[in-house]
Amino acid sequence: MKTTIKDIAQQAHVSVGTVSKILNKKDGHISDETRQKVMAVAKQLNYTPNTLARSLVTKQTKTIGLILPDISNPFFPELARGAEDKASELGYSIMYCNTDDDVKKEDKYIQMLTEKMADGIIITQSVARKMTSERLQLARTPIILIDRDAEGEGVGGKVLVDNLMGAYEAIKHLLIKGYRNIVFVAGPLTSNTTKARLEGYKRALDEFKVPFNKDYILEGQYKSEWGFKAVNQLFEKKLNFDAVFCGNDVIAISVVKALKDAGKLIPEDVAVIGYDDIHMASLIEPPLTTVRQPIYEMGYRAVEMLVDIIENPNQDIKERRILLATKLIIRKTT
Amino acid sequence: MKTTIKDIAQQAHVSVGTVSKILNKKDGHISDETRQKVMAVAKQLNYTPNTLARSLVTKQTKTIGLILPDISNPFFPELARGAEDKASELGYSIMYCNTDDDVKKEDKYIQMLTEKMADGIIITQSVARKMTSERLQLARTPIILIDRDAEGEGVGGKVLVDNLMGAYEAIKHLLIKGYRNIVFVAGPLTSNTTKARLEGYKRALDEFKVPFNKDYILEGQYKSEWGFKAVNQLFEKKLNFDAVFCGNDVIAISVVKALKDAGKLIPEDVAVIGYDDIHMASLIEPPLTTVRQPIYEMGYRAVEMLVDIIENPNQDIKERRILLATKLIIRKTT
DNA sequence: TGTATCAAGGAAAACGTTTGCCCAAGTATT
DNA sequence: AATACTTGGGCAAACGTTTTCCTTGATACA
Repeated sequence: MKTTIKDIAQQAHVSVGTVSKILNKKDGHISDETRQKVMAVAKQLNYTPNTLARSLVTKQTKTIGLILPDISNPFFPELARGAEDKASELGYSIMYCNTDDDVKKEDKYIQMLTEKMADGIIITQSVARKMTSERLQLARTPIILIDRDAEGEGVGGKVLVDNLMGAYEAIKHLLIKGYRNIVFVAGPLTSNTTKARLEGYKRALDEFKVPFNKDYILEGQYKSEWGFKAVNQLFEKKLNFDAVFCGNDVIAISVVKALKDAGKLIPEDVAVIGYDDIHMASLIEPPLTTVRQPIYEMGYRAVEMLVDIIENPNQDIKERRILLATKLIIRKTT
Repeated sequence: MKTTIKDIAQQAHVSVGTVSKILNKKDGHISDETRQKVMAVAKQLNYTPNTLARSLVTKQTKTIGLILPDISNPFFPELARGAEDKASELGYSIMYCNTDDDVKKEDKYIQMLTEKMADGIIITQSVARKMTSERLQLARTPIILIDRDAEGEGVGGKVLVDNLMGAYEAIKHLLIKGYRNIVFVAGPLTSNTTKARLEGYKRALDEFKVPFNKDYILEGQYKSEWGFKAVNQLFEKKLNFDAVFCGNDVIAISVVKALKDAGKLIPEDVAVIGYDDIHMASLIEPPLTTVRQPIYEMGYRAVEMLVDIIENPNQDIKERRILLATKLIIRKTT
C-alpha cells in the first residue's frame, strides 16, 4: 500500500490536519519539534501525496489538455514541446490528444478532458467552426485557440500567427524576383489560416497589378501526399506556372521532389516557397525558401496565457489575442 | 457549478447510490422506470462524471505516462502516435513528458506521474541505468521500457527492436555492394541500442573477413548537428572511407547533405545508410537507404502490454519482452 | 485577579464517487 | 401458513486530502 497522510499522522502521534499543514508549509502555528518529527516520518515512509484527493478538494488538477490534429506532422511536435516546457516550468502537466482533424474526436477529447478535470485546454481546431456555447458548456474550462483562428464567444484567448502578412511577404518576394504565374498549393479553404494566406496572396498580386486567376489556387490537405498530387494536377491541367507557394514545408518538400522528378530545374524553371520552416527545410536540395513560423513560441505562449487565465480568473480583460509575426527565410528555391 | 451525482439524485428523488449504479450500468436491480427517469435528469442537467472522485475510490485513473527524450525528434512523434492510438482505443489517456535525456527530469516525471496516480508508465530511458528498487519504490506502478533496453528487476516489460540484426543486415548489404571502409556514425555508446548495433556491425565485418578498425566508430548524439560534425571529423582525420552507417535518419540526412556539400557523389564516392525510415528519408536526394524500424508499432504494442499488466495484475509471467524486427529499405544512397 | 491574546494542534466537514450491506415488500415454494 | 427467494433501492463507509473552526493552556496586560 502507498503510504498516506494518515500513516504519517499515526506514527508521528499528531492529527492528519497537522500533517497536511506541515507538508504544505502552512505551518505558522506548528512547533519546530513537531514539524521536524513529521517531516522525518514522511521521509522515512517515503510519502508521496495523492494528487487526486488533493484536487478533489482544491478544485484544480494542474493539468492542461493539448488537442492537436496529428503529432506526427512535424509542425506539431515543436508546438507541443514549447507547450510542455512552459507547462513544466509552471508546475503543470500536459495531456495530449490527436484528432486527425476529426470533429468527433475533438469533441470526445474535450469531453474526456473535462471529466478528468483538466484546468484548461489548448486546441488547434480542425475546422473553423464556432465554439458554440453548447460545446463550452461541455467544457466548463478555459480554452485557448492556437494556430487556427475561429469565431466564438467564450473562448479564453487565441495565439495566432499573422498568416496574411506571412503569405503577402512570400508572394511579394516572388514577384520582385520576377515570377508572375504563382500557384498556391493550399490547405483546406475551410480553415481561417488558409483564408488569411489567400488574402495575403491576393494583396501582393494587387500591389503588383498582376491579375488574380483562381485556377492557380489548389485546395488540399496539409500532408506530404498532397504535394505530389498537386503537381500532378498542375501538369494535367497544362497550367503555365513559374512558382509554387505551398501551405507548409511538408507539402513544399514533396512539391520540390515531384518537380525535380519531372525534370524541372529549381529555381530556374520554377520557384518553390514553403511555410513553417521545419528543420528539414534547410536540408533538402536545394534548401527551401520558406516563411518561418515561431512554432515553439506559440506553444509556449499559449500555455503562459492559459495558466494566467486559470490562476487569475477574474481579470477584466475583454479579449486575449497574441498575433506572432512570421519571417521570410530566403534560401535557394527562389 | 458542475452538476454532480447528488444533483441528479435530488431531482430524480432517488439516492446517490442508485444514480451511480444506473450510470455505471450496474443496474441489475433497478426498475426500468427509475432508470429512465435518472437518465433523463442526467441528460437534462448535462452531467459529466468527475473522474477524480471516481479514481479515488476505484484506484485507477485510466491514465498512462509516456516519458520520452524529445518529442521534436521525428522518431518519437510516431511512437507517441502509436501509443496514443492504442491507448485511446482501450479507454486510456496519455500524459506526456520530455526529458531531453536528462536523468533528473526522468526522475521528476516519474515522481509526478506517481503523484497523479498514473496506472502505468512507458519510458525511453536516457541511459541504460538499472531500474533500481529505490526508483520503483517511488513509482509503485508498472513500467514498460521501450526502444532502449536496460537491466533491472521489477520492470514490467520491454518492447524493443532487434538492433543487432538491423545493423548486421545494413552492413552486410554494404559489404555485398563492395564497400569496405565503413564508418559508423553512432549515438551514445552508453546506450544498449548503440551497443547492439555495434555488435551487428562487427558480426557482419567478421563474416566478410574485414578487419575491425575502431577509428571508424564515431560516438555522438542522435541529433542532426552530429551528422555535420561527424563528417567534419572524418575529413579532418583524413580517414579513407567509402560508406557511412548512421545511428538514425536525422543524422544520415545531414551526413548526406554535408557530403554533397563537400563535393562527394552519393553513392558513387560514398554510400550512406540510415536508421528508422522516417518519412523524410524517401524525400531527400538521393532517397535514403535505411533500416526501417516499426516505430508506430512499438508505441502501440507498449501500450497494449502495459494495459494488459494493469488490468490483469496477477498473471504468472516471468518476463514480458517483445522484440520487433527491422527491415532494410534499399533506395539510392548505396 | 481577571481578562485578553496567542501559540499549538485537534476535530470534523467537505470534495464526488463507488460499493457492500441492509431492508422492505412482493412472489414463489413447501 | 410458514419459509425462502427476488426485486428495488436506500444507507453509509470509504478513498486521501484540505481547511475552517475549536479547544486548551500559557502568557501578557491592566
